[in-house]
Amino acid sequence: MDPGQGIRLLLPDRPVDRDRPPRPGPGPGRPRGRLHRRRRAAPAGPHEPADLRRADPHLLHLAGDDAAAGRRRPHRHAVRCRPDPARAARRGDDPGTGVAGQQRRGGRGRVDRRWRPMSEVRTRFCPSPTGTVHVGLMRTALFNWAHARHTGGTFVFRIEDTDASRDSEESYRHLLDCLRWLGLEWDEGPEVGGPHGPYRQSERGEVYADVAASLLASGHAYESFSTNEEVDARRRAAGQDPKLGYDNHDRFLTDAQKAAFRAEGRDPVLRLRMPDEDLVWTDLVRGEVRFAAGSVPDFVLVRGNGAPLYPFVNPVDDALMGITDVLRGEDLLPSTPRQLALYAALTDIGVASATPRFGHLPYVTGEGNKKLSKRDPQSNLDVYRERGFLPEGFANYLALLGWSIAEDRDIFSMAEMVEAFDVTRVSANPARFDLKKAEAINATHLRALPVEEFTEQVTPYLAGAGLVTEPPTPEQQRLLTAIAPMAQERMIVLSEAVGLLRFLFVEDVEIEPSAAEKQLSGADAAEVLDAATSALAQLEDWSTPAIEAALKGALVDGLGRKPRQAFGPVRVAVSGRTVSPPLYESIELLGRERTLARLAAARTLTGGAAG
RNA sequence: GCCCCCAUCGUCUAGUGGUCCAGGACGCCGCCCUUUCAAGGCGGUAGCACGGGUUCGAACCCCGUUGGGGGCACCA
Repeated sequence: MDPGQGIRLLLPDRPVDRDRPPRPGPGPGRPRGRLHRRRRAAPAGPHEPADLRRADPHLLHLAGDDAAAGRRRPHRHAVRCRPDPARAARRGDDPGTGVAGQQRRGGRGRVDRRWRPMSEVRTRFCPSPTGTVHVGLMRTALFNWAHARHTGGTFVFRIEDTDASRDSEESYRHLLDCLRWLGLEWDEGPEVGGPHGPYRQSERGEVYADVAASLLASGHAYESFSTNEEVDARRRAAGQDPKLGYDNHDRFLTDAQKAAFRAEGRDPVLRLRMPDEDLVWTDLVRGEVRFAAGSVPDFVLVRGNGAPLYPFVNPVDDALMGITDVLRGEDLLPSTPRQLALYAALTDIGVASATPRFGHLPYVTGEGNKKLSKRDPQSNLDVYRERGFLPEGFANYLALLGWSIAEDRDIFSMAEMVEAFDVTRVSANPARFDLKKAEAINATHLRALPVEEFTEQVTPYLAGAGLVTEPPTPEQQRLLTAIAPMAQERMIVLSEAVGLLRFLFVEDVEIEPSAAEKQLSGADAAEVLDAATSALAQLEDWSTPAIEAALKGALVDGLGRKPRQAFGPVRVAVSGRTVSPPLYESIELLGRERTLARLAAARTLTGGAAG
């Protein structure tokens, strides 16, 4: 491959005009973000030369200034993001790298981490296809997607499949399927393509080799021959904790020394030379985060055998794909200083045009406060899918894990989320995955569905249980249509339809033992069933009101039973369960024949004498 | 051990110096409605981790303590 190819890819082929919406218009599935309006409303600023795209120092915005100037949130949209060299110089920062100067003032302070529109936003989601799909991973995808959609930007999907031993084609397919299920369509990535492909790291080998070579040639990276044992020994000898890791020992090896190591048969790893300044950035969700100079050792970019490593490959791809906003899990926060340093080097050699903004999303935890383990069945998206969570309901709940749409509201659609989503308002607190709340949110979405849609969604579950054919017969469809509204408001997930509606679609119902125990065991039950039988047997008009009148007349008035005692046994006889859709309607739909047969069948299970 | 992150009801959160003896939701409890179960309606329970500062005034700003979590590979 032409060594320059990867580098050329990142230069936009059309001029960037900041005063124009980044996209021609709201295409299908691309809700019009607030940004469009915001841009139109913003006061016209001095026109910026197109070559600003080459390096936008404020992509990584450093702390404090606007807050200090007393600006309030409502003015966010009006803030223009022009580089101000004088200000940067005063501050002593190197704005392109995120490396702070020595003279930074003050303590931590409350940092301004407002998100500013500048160049077109590009977010990415870059999982590795190993095993099950974790709900926390999907939350990350959701936030990246929402941020891109809200700002009218681009959502890139990249697969990090560099570990052949753990990755599988099946997991890869499954990942795509899960994203699509949740409704997170990507603009660039596998199966849809895009100008920065390929989007699977396993297909990008030459790119990494080229970048590594030029990092080495430019002196940002160097060959390191130390073994772990040698590093360890040196740390101990110096009276230090070996856990400190690599000691930057090989930074200045002479050619003769390198040759000697090679003669021993050693293959060097490639390490990045870390800068001597503090590494600091303004996190989109946490504000300023700082790592002291010297606290992060020179890290390995490429293994001795030539295999590039994640901390290298990931930023390289982000740079080449023009990613502007990196939203990822908190677990990656400690590796951000390394990425900052790498980005500075990549910018210097022309591979990157700027350092992206970072936002570290809080953990999703399980029981206790530990991060939800991949081994925990609760973390597996599939179980929610299979139980029949609605994509919108589940996404709604996921969004609540760290974000809220408004003070007094927590039910919303994806479109509403896109409209309102603001990364800088994501909470930094870890969030416990609460199944009960997820169910409650889902139930609300389920009830809000138009009945026809509800019926459509429930059908595959009934078909899966063998209760209806797919598509349903006209008779099945008639029953379904009639019962749907009554089923809809007593379910929280779609799969519950099977248990709730089975009685309607089978000839003979199987009575649940616990239900029989509760309602059919007493002698009273026989009396109730007998009375119900004779009342219904002679009923002329088989309709809900007539059935209600007949049963009330026979059981409540006739036998003097409380409604609760009167209808319990009938319900169990008819539906097999103590919980069912409304009784009279169910009986009407069931028809006279099946109803009487079931009353008779239940009659044989009661303790009373045959009457 | 070193580094980093986090701290408001049981849980998720609102809150960005006065409008907060802290608002919403889930859960839980009670009542109403009622043919079961739900749904719906009404009401209740419960929280600013602690200590210092700054300020006329602090859930909110600063420092510290404590507690919780995470990261420290030639894994991703």
